[in-house]
Amino acid sequence: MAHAVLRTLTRHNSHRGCLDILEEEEGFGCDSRRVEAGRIMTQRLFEEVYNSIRRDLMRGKLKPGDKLPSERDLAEQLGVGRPVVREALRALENSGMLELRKGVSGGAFIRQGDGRAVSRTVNDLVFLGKLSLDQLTEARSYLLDQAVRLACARGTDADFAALDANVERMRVAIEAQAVEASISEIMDFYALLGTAAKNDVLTVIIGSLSEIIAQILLALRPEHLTDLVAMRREVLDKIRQRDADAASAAMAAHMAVLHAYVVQKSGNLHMLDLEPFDSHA
Amino acid sequence: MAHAVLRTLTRHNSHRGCLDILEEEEGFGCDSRRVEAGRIMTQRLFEEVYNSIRRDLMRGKLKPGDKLPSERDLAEQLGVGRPVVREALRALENSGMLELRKGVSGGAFIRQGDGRAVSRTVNDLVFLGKLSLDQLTEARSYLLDQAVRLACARGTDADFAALDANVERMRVAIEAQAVEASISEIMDFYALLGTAAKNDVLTVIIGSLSEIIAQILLALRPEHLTDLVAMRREVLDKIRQRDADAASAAMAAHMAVLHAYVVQKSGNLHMLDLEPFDSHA
DNA sequence: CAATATCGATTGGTAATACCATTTGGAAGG
DNA sequence: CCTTCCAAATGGTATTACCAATCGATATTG
Repeated sequence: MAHAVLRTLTRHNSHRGCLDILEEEEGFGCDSRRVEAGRIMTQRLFEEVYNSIRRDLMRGKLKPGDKLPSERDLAEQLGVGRPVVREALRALENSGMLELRKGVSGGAFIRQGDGRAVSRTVNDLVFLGKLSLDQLTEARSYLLDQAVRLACARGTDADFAALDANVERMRVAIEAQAVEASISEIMDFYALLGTAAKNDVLTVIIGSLSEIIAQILLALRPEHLTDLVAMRREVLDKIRQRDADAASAAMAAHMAVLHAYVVQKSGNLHMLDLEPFDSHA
Repeated sequence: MAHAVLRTLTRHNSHRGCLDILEEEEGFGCDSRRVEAGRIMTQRLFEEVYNSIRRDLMRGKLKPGDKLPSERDLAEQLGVGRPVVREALRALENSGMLELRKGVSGGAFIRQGDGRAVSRTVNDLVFLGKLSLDQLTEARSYLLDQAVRLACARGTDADFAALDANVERMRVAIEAQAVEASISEIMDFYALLGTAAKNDVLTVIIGSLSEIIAQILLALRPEHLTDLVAMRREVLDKIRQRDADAASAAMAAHMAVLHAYVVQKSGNLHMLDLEPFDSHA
């Protein structure tokens, strides 16, 4: 009983196999052609599978950690070919909703989505030239300003301690000339700021924009990151005092320096070589 | 003839310049089996194709409107199977970078990415429960506040005229009881606001968040939208006077009403049935 | 007996192939 | 010249086969 894990997964027969992942919604292209001329046929088969699983996810029928049947089983149950199932699963994986694992007791597992898919998409827009770096940094400044103010209002001591620790790690990494580690900590700072602000939406968006800055920094291999430590300590200090205006000003100063550096140094983004498709590692 | 490709049997990082679309640089020597215990075999074949095309896009080698070779040609040029090429193209389409068209003179065309992919991803996060509606509306309020202030500072008469026209269309649609049209205009308002603010990043983000609100509104089929017209006229009026604080306050009041309605009425999102996968129509 | 090594079954990953559906352009016919 | 229709090209789907990776169970060995 390999996948008893998955709930019900009812299949009703083999021929009309129109079936669904969990209940009967009138099935897919059982007979391959959309019934008569009703529909526009623009819907591709794998999209129906995609939407079906996605719908079940949204309705809570599938929870993070659950495992879907194997591709072969799904294909048989749905009455479609395995490539169709594959493409649907791939699209879902691409959206960060599924994780595909090989091997026995592998399969498609429901993920609890995080912001990485958003990051990648925003990333695409920037590097495809649809969004300019100027506007990105500007928007990022506004968002961080808001996050700082919220952190002043809502941050807890635990949040501040986490930020302290992060700044300290950053200092060590910078002193050790560990560029990758430094930038990693730099990014964590923003995430922790979002946490202190108690707004995950803000956190995700800030994370998406910051990741782009991080990639650029990584490609630039900057030397003088030391002043960042002082700046952040000042911001953190103001936040701890719950002085929103002062904290905002300090953060703005910080952003002015950082963004000016990034925008100036990375004249043309085409020079940068990045590694996309993080595979949700 | 499939495996006739040369094999640089790379050690782990030589798969850099492996390929160049359209420039006959055959095969990913990148053997799928990363040598020995080196671990981390994470990179799947189609991801290399994906990244390769993506890189060419970012470097400007491929411009919007360009057409890639057919799947069959690509498969042959790259020395991989057609399914691999397919999955890569699919992923790119999913990211909004490609458009696949059937028929002769069809193929894979480079798209100029827009914010829809971002919207869908954010959408997923919300409806999968990772992001709460409360936080979404809060973040949206902040962003719109910023947009309003920027519009006060940078908006042109043309921008304001467009906003005027939008409000008027919205009024007509609401009076005609055309719910879909009303909501469509409601959303356009935010996009136009972003345009007036002269920051595309802000526009994309606001659009993503607003689209979720729009979907909820669509599912709720609200009745009394009439007060929206008055509220927006007020906001617009303040913006035109370049009075940022007043415009911000008016917008905040507007958001308070709208968001309270949405949050209250849509107790559990699971009731809502939405249509995902817009297929970038 | 316990720790280790090996094998095999399951599952995703890739490949090759065939055929269908759709679209478009050009040829044939009016 | 216009219309109609067919055929080639292309994406979409299905089928099949095999490879690769993983993990559990069994066998082996200390």
